[in-house]
Parts: sequence; C-alpha cells; structure tokens
Amino acid sequence: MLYAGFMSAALPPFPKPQETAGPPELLQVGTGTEEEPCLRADAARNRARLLEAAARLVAEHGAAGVTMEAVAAAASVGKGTVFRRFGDRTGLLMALLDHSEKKFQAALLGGPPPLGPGAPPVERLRAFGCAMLRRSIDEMDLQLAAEPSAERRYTSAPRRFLRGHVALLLRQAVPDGDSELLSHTLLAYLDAALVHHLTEQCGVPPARLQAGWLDLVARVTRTEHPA
Amino acid sequence: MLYAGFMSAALPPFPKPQETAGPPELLQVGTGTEEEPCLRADAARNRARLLEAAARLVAEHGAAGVTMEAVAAAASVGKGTVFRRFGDRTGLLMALLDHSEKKFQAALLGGPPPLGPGAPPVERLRAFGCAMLRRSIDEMDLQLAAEPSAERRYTSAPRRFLRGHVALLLRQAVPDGDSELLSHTLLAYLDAALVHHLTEQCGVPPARLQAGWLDLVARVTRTEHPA
DNA sequence: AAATTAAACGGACCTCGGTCCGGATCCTTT
DNA sequence: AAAGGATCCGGACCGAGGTCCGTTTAATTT
Repeated sequence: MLYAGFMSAALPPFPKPQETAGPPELLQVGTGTEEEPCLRADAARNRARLLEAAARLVAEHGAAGVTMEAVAAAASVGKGTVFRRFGDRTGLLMALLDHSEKKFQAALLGGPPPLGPGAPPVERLRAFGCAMLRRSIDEMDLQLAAEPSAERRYTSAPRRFLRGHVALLLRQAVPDGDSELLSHTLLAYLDAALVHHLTEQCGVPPARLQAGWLDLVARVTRTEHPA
Repeated sequence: MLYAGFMSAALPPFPKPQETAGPPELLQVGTGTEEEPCLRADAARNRARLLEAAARLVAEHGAAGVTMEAVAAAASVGKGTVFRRFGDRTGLLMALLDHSEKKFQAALLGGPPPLGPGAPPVERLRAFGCAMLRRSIDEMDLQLAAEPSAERRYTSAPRRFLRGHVALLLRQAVPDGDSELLSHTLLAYLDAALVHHLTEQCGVPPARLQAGWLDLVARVTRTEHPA
C-alpha cells in the first residue's frame, strides 16, 4: 500500500495532523501512515474541493499564488477547514504532489527495472537519480513551495521513503560504508532547491546535472563510470 | 579583506540591501561586497544597538524569540529601521553570524594548515568538514533560523564563499570531475539543517558524523581513508 | 425517528514579517 | 552659520499563516 498519503489523520480538537509516529528507525519501504481513516462525508467532499481549487490556483497563478484564504474561498469553504485538513500550507502543497509521489513510489517498488527491482543496485541508483532530476525539473515551483521548514525537512513521509530506498540500495552496493549518511548525501544532490538554483540561476543544463549524478554514484559506490 | 559583511549597503528609498552583484561566476575567494559604505552617524549607532539587542534576545529566548518588533523595541528604535538596515529577518540573523563567519573565512584563507593553505587539498577538505561540523553544532539554532528561503539559499555571500573554497580544493584534488557540482554535494553533507536532524532527531553522535565526512571525502576524491 | 455524541465547520482573531511615507536628522555647501 | 538636500527614522498599515471556539452536521444508538 505504499505509504498512502502522508498526513490526513483526523485528530481531536484541532492539533495539526501529526506524523502517526511509525517505527523509530524504519528501514523498510512503505512508511506506514494509513490512508484517510474514514473521513466523514462532508469532510471528504471538502477535501476534494480544496485540492481541486488549489490545483486550479497553481495552474493559474503559480504556487506562489496559493494562499490559504484564496484556496478556502475558491472552494467555498471556511479557512479553518483548510488548516484542519492539511495542517498547514506545506501540508496542502504536499498533498498536491501526493499523486505524483505515489506513482513514483510504485515505480520504485514494483515497476520495471532499472528503476524498479530486478536490476543491480548501482544501476538502480543511476536510474533513480535521473528520474528524480526529471521530476524535480517538472514540478519545480510546487516542490520549492512545498518545502517544509528546516526542522521538519527531513521527517516528511515522502522524504523518509526516498531516503529509505536509497539507503537500501546503498547497503547492497556499498556494504562497507555508512549507508544512512551516504543516502542523505546522495539525496541532497537531487534536492529541488539545488536543482532550481543550478538550472535556473546558474544556467547549468540538465545533461550536465545528470552526468554529475552518474559520476557521483560512481564515486560514492567506488565503481567505474558506465559507458 | 575577506568578504566583509554580506549585506549592509545603504540604498535609496527602501529596497532591500541587494547582493551588489559581483562577478557572475566568481571562483576567487573574497566575495567582494564592500563594508558599510560610510553609514550616517545615527544609522551606525542604531545598527550597533540593533545587533546588540538581537544578540541579547537570542541569548535569552533562543533564535525563535527574535522577532523584528521585539528587536526594534529592545533597541529603542522603529521597526522600519530594522528592515532598512538588514533587509529582512534572515539578514538580521546572518549579521549576527557575521563575526564567526569572518573568523572562519580568515582561518581558511590565511590560518595554519591543515585548515589554511599549506596542506595537501584532500587534507584541507577533511579539516574543513570537521570545522564546519563543529560550527554547525555550536551555532545550531542561529544557523537554522538564519537559513534563507529556498530560492536564495545558494546565493548568500557566505554560502558562495564556502562553495568557492570547496570547489577550489576539489579542482586540485579531483582534476577529472565536475568540481562545481561536487562542491555542492560536499557542502550539503555539512548543511546545518541536516546536522540538526541527525544529531538532535536521530541521535547520531558527532563522532559518526565526522567519520562519515572523512569517508565521503575519500570516496569523492577516490583516495584511501586516512589512518 | 428522536436523541446523542463525536467530528467538522467557519470566520473572527492574533501574530509577525514586510512596506510606505510624512517628518526629523545629519552632512554639505556657500 | 544658514540653507539645502540626501539620508534616515518611526510607526501606522497590510497581507498571510495559523488558532480558537461557538455552532452545525453527519453518523450512531435506542
């Protein structure tokens, strides 16, 4: 069931939808946060409305134009409802990325190689990076806008999943070595903000970024470059 | 003259102190933004007051307690003055780190080896990372609070300086290889937010972080581990 | 079908970062 | 020393994120 929507639990009075804990140091894939735990009818309807409205606003005015009040108004819903459902602005933006996220996770877990299982780990790492780069470039504005504050940046469910995946591959490809730490390093190269900076502000062409990834993987795994 | 205060120019009506451009792709060290261009007497006095007040607030309530209004009040100064001088909250916080920053830069440029010049590049890289880790751990709250928004994260003068330094060492240590991109990767490992996450939220001991750095440098430069 | 209760709703309200501009203040010029 | 002009000051103002709580509504029980 993949990881299934990273924040959507319905909690007592108002407290923001927290992370449903999960195992403290999960190395498994599927970060287990359960799907919407049976939203009430009206709640589900409003949630859908809000997502639709938010998506429309993004399409029209870019991610920067997605104001919590604007979304609420566009969905004919109270402001409080938006926060109740998504916790905060970041949560709403992440929910917008959820679909793409789930598809990507599915490809990693069960898709065809080399992205999915079946190929040797180093090859899967290469493919992973290239796919991530594409994704980052495509959904740039949203990815940037959805970035959590510094304290939570590394604890979001999608991030944890990706890191777990990379760490898994690294454990196979680099048995000697701190896969946990190395996985952070590799993921950092694919960070949306960095990719944005390099491509938009420094004019680095995507091909160079991709070559850089292949080179980085080769160095970290101490392998040779692919042909 | 190092890089000398990353933002402090006095500009016409109000526009925020911008980056004074600088060469588009400077690979030199000393990122040239000139010192306070002769602040008016009252302006200089207020600037000092503000920094002092801000430092006191940090000491008392942590970086989170540094509110622009609070700083203004504590310095007996108008709110607008704070913004005029420092541009925005990030600018104020960065100014607080400026002293430590300059000292660090001096150590890199002219201090004793292996941090300063005189040691082989790989050794300097190792020392650089260890020093950065210490710094990150010491000034954690401030570093986190001073982090710019995603769009500007990679364009701040201190960041550019550090990246230039690492890229310089990498060009010597790894002539074959995209030093620009690799320098981003190495710096990412030392990112304050990541260090915070690992040490505070994951309980990773600093020694492991340091070992991870040495290992990373070894892999990236394709050298052996030090004894 | 009425009563009950847990959950959801909505919008007033608060805080804080950031902007504006009329007026005060400091340097220069003569 | 007086005037003139550039710079700076201050605090009212605005927008947006986030919270609170009295009210409404959907599920459940009897």
